[in-house]
Amino acid sequence: MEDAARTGAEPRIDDFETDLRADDGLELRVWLRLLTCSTLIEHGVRHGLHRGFETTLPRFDVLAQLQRAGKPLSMGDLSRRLMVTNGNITGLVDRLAREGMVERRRAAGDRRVQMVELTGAGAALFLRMAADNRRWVTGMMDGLAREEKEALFALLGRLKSAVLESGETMEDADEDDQRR
Amino acid sequence: MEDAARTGAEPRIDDFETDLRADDGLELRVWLRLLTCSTLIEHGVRHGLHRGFETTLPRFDVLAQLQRAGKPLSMGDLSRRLMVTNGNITGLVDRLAREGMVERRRAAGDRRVQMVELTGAGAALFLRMAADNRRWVTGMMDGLAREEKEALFALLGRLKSAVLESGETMEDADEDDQRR
DNA sequence: GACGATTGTTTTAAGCATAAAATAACTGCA
DNA sequence: TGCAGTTATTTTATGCTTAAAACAATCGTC
Repeated sequence: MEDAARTGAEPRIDDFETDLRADDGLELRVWLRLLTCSTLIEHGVRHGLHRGFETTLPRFDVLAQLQRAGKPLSMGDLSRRLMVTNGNITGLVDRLAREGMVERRRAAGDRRVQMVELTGAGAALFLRMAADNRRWVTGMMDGLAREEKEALFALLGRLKSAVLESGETMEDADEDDQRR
Repeated sequence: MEDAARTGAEPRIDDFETDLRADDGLELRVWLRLLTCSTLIEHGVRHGLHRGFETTLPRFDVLAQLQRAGKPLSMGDLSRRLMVTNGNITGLVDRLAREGMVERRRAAGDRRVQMVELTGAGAALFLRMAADNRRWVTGMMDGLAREEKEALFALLGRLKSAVLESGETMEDADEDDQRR
């Protein structure tokens, strides 16, 4: 980390979860701690991809989705799966195509649709990155017992459902929202 | 969400956690689910800040840190607390200062240091945003029982410690890394 | 008191991300 | 058929973020 100290290029990662007072609400404390954990892990992965492969997490994510799907995906598919806007995907796929990792192709039936496909090089690169990624993430969770990870996985599943459900009811409320 | 469907401005949020196969490793599954949850909640908060206050989550985070500290903070303090680079803080504080939410001031003792202070307007705005934020986050977790939230909070604390510890040992390894 | 090392901040270049508007193609139906 | 509405993607403007380099002030030590 000497470089970071000298150049200021990398944020210092100390134990600075925004420490809330007890009266700040359990939900806010969960959210802030969740954000801290996800930021910390993301830093590790991003740093590894940068140093090891000169690439970025968003690009890795696109390749991962294509690999996992095992078939070409449309721009919209990628947008939904990565939970980012359509316009964002356009730029990411542009860069990946320029690097030769993916290929775009108009869909046969529907000329609006762009299908994105992994190239051989893209698939090969992804496998190497995925192996390292797995090591990094596993390493970061080494301090947790298997039961803890399982419990965490289950609770995060519950949280995910809760958030998704709340979103659905919020959308209904939006219908009557005069501000839009 | 009709606007989103029509304009493509907002990502669709369906249940598309990148569904891993069982052999993908418990750690990776925890990480991806963590990322999904944090992305979902972040979407909600960002959306609310945009619609209700014409502002952004990073700006809210800066105000939150200043409010929580209860005293002026230096650029470096903010950078460490938000876990982002120094350069990033420069831009955020620039915009907040232009909006009149914070003021910059050279530190007395050390002329390198910029102290950032909440203005009255900034503090007032933050209180309104914080109240809404709390409602949004609490609402998103409505589906969870109190015990679940407490368990989640505790496990995330364990995860945070684990990641921080692994980071320390990784840094030691870096010292011998010939690639740098 | 000079000077190398360190620390705090800003600048730069590139990429990521959103929201909103624009474009283009498809669908359904009168 | 024609055309209103929908869907898929891109474009535009703006802001966020990083990594790296540059700058500026301080510190330690001789």
